[in-house]
Amino acid sequence: MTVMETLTEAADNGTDICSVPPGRHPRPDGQDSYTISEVVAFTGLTAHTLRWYERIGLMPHVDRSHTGQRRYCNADLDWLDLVGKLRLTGMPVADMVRYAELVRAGDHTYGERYELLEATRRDVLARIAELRDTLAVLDRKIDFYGDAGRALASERPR
Amino acid sequence: MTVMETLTEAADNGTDICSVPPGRHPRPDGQDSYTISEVVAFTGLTAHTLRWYERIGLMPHVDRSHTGQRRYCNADLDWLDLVGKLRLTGMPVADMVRYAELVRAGDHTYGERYELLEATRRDVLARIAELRDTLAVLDRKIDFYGDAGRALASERPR
DNA sequence: TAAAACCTTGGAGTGCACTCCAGGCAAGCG
DNA sequence: CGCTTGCCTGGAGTGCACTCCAAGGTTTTA
Repeated sequence: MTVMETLTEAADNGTDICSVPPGRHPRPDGQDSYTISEVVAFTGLTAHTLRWYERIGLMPHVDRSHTGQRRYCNADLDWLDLVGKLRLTGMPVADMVRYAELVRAGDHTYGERYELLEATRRDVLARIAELRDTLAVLDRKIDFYGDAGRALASERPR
Repeated sequence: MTVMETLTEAADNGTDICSVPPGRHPRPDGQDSYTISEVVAFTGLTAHTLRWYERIGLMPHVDRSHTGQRRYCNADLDWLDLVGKLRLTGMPVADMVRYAELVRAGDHTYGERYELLEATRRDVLARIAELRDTLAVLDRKIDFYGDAGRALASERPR
């Protein structure tokens, strides 16, 4: 059975294709070995990106089959989950690589990892606050267009 | 007095240089005409970026002095505020240009503007939710490194 | 067993959002 | 008056995060 068919089947069996965002982790198996295209299906990343992550040191060296094809394990998927989360905080890839290096380096880097995560946490809190601010602005504008939609706009571009 | 001096003075007079994020809007005057470098000081954008925004149609055509230098008005600054907010939602510049075009086009685009803002609002809400999710993950990891900091890590990169 | 689908590599290309440069005009201070 | 500082333009360059390509080996399905 091809990956294509596996995916199609999974989608068809579900009651609602959209119940899970397109191309995100169902991670179905009780197994611990996945081809790159399965990982693509679970993570929503492209195979290109997965190989690129490996090249730049954002992924540990992934296991290979006897013919050299990548075989990802569940721990790899967990790591990619974390990377995905960090990515959408806006953390630069270089910083994530830094973190990966710390993890690789061993237990004596606990302190540094803690610092890095704490700093990231602060960034996330700050970004949430910014977004809330923006939300308030949007709500005001939306009200304006919704309710008083007929009054003349006072926005800049003439 | 040069802009440099104005800025230095403003910073020196305040009790804490960091009380306002570096390079953000105090917008001091009761005036309505600012040079590009003043706008740089208020918005934190570079002059390059301000000119670029104009080139790509993200700014309306800004007034000019009799010698051709840009003179921004308060409405321009308001617009830049909005752009700044939209920018940090991750909205692509092209979409902001689209919105600017709608505003320029006149009142009959109210509906479209409303749609665009509503869609953006939904995006912002979704992004806040994502960030909260990420925050939870970070908190778990931070706890791990903070409290049980001595247990062996189970993270991927070996 | 043959075709179709999948995987491999290094390196080049893309799109976005700036960012900088050269060369020159303008304005204000001493 | 000259010097420093600021501003102008078009176009080229940068950095990031992918994204794609060519050329070939592997695995799965019919």
